[in-house]
Amino acid sequence: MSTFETTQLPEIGKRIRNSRLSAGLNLHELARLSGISAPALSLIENGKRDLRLSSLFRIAGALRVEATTLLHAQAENLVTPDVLGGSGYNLGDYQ
Amino acid sequence: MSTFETTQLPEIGKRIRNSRLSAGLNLHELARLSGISAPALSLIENGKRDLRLSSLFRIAGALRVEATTLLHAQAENLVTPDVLGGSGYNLGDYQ
DNA sequence: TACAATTTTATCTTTTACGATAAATTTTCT
DNA sequence: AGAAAATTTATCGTAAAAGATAAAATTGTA
Repeated sequence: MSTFETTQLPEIGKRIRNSRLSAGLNLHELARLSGISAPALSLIENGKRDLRLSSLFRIAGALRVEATTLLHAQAENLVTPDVLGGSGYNLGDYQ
Repeated sequence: MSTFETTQLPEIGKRIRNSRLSAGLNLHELARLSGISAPALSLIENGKRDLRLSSLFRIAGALRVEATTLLHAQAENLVTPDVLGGSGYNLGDYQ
């Protein structure tokens, strides 16, 4: 089995989860912001689902982080939602 | 239409193409190294096809570059095949 | 311990990436 | 220009991502 599905995908999933939690969002809220369903996000965060590059960018955009920061370990959570004023999120972005 | 499909995908495609060309590989050879068919690679390089994260990593691995360097503009082609001795590639990696 | 909120898992459907093959087009080289 | 090589495009079949929904499991809280 490739190291991608056994190692990299789970690691990427953890970074997405960390970013989401530090943004103070639950799966349902990230789903609305990214346009990706909560069940799909759950699978992705747990490294159980491969994802399209477009999905990675939509998730990164919703979390306001660079897509590349979700791919490799480095300084994460540079900005917390509180610093942005209010929640900083408009949950009406999608639908 | 999202900036991803109109801008980012084509840019990523160009970086893949640049990396492939500077590695001295044609589509058929990259196809064998990455396990992704030449027609699919053609679509990807021309920004006409979204791709899975696993595919990005397979392409990056075949080209011996970091996946993140294919996502954003930065120093590319740090190593040329010639420096690696011979072509540096074993085209029998896949099939 | 009950209740609520969140997350996970399952099932089904739709969409789409990808392989294989072949044909058409473009590029390269003699 | 003509031939060969490389790339692009098209078609078809398969596999897998993703949506929707509901149910199960987990976590958090009164």
